[in-house]
Amino acid sequence: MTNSFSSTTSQDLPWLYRGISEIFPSKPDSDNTTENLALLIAKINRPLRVKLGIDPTGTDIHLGHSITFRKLRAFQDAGHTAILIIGDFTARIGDPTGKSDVRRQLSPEEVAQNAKTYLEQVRSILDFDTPGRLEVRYNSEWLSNLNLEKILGLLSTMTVGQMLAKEGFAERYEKENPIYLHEFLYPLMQGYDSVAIEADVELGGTDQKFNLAVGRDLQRHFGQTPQFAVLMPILVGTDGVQKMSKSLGNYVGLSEDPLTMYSKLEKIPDSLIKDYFELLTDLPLEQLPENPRDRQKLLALEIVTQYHGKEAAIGAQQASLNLVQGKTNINTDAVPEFSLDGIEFPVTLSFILKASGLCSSTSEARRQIQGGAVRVDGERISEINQSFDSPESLNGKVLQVGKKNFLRMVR
RNA sequence: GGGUCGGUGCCCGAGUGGUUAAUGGGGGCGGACUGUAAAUCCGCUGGCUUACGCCUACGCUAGUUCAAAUCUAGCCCGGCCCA
Repeated sequence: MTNSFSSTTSQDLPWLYRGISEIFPSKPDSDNTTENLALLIAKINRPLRVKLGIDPTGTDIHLGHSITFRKLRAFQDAGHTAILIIGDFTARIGDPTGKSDVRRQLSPEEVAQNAKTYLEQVRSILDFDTPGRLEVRYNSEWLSNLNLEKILGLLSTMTVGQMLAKEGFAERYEKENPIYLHEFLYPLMQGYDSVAIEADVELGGTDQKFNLAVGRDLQRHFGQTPQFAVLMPILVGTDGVQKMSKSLGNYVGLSEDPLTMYSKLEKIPDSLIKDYFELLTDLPLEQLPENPRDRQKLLALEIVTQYHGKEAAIGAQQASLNLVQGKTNINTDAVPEFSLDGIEFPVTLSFILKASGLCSSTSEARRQIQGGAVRVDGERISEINQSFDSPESLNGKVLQVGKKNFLRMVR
């Protein structure tokens, strides 16, 4: 085709190029559809098969994961087929990417349960309804049937040197940490997924580059046209430093209640907010508010709206405002509730704090009280042995620890 | 398989028989301040249905001792070197 055609493609496909980190192979001037994704999209007369794999290793999906899901949705909206691969088999080995330790191996039951909750959570991002836009596949379908002969075939496509070049392995090897042989199999299995479903494109975080590249190698090995890899940036967590992850506690989970979500998002560090808008919303980046505080609020409102709807988002915003200002008349539904039903009265405040999950132990609860962190309906409690005689005295009141943890006690 | 070094609380890392939940740093949480941010300062950072009391802790187990994270033996796990 002509050069003019391919040089305009990046403007023609804003849905593809927004917020991405890298596409490879990438030769924007090439007229070969195997090395120019924009051209392939323009010329092909069938839906592309766009792969995204997730390993159901935990239970919560957070905004960091949502980035690739959102890109997958963009492909769906452009008419392509999303192939969502649930790594029920690979989850049991554990992706060594970015890990400094071996992963614990999960039982089949855990994996099945996690997979179920994952699907529920991505329901709000992906198009589950339009026919032909989504395939959900479990990789045990093909991986559990590989015999040793086939496994040897996969293994023989890569050298130890190539494996050790992978960042996670290189680092661990450097630090003299253990690397187990079964971990070497992980990239090959993920790559084989691409072969099994005949992927045209695979999405992943930048940390997945190696694994996606292995997929290309294996597809070529099996006589298929190698997939394109679309890499998305890794989202920095709410601490503004490390990547968002549940274990670091700097995450915003998709299934969190509106108020919790809002409270976390409205304090995103200034340095991060632009990335958050780019990666997590569709808002035009040129039109963001000047005032940093307004930007934070808009971001929080927008994202909560995506997952809980406009009304809940506005409610969360209002509730957050009230709580911070110490107002006692909180009438929104946005504050999570805690039932006093199972509590025997009289009861100490520290016990309620533990029972409600606001504190992880009664000892911690006592410390928090001593540290002045605990409020009931905005009023600070500093008496360690504060206790309550009946549920009536607490019903409807808001219990708060610190600035961002609160819930309403109900009978 | 052999040799050697090592396994301490969320992480790193002191500590080598006896005031002790175990120096210090990081991280986390809380308070003040602020833009509910950042920076800074201060406090907390095993658990216990209710605490000048009890329990659990330094890879595991069994010992020595009035007394062990610290000594002994066996075991488990990891790194490196050799095979």
